[in-house]
Amino acid sequence: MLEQFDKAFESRIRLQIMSVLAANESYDFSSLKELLEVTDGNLASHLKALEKEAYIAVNKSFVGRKPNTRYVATEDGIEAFKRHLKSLEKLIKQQK
Amino acid sequence: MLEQFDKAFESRIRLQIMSVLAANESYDFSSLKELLEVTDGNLASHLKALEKEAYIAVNKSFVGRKPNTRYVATEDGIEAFKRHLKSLEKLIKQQK
DNA sequence: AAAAGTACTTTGAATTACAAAGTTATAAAA
DNA sequence: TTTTATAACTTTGTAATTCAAAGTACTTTT
Repeated sequence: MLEQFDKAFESRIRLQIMSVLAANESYDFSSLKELLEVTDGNLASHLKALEKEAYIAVNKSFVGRKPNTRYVATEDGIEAFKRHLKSLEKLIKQQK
Repeated sequence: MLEQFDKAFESRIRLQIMSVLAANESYDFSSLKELLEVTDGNLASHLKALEKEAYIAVNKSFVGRKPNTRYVATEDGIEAFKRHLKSLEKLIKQQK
């Protein structure tokens, strides 16, 4: 029982953020906010936590003249996320 | 993205406790403590959290003359746990 | 009688989560 | 041109969570 769960993903919101970024390769702040139904402050802090681990990176630009902040998962992030899911999968399989 | 993750399982330790109890139908305090490598105080509090949700139940008895506290997952607990794992599985499958 | 084991509870500190409000910068509307 | 709106935060403050460490009660072994 020495699964290596990643503390950074022990949160529904961060788990979902990574899930979205692993599947979409880039997603912007507003869309993420709508998708996850969280306040902007809350989302920002979870994003920052993942950024601190270097699991995601930020890309700021302008679309038209509006600021647009896009997030992408880093390679490290994808790897860590997959490792975490593997652990979860293993735990799930033990149930069957 | 309206997965219904269960807050009670958003913790590596509680996730593992439920995993053990779903697979073993009963497990005692000391063995659980060794398996999960946690302090007894910490384990007790996680167990209590699961008990509060009625996801596990306690069974105190004596083995020889030694007190033996066994934990079992309740039906509700198993159900909630399975639901949670389904959500996780769904999230994992989205990745593939 | 002293030491050790079981299963806790209590205490306290540190971290985390979250909502709400405030901030900065640009942009569209009146 | 003053107001209003939007994006993406940051700050503030509170509440909840986590955990180790110490303490407790009871029993058993030495």
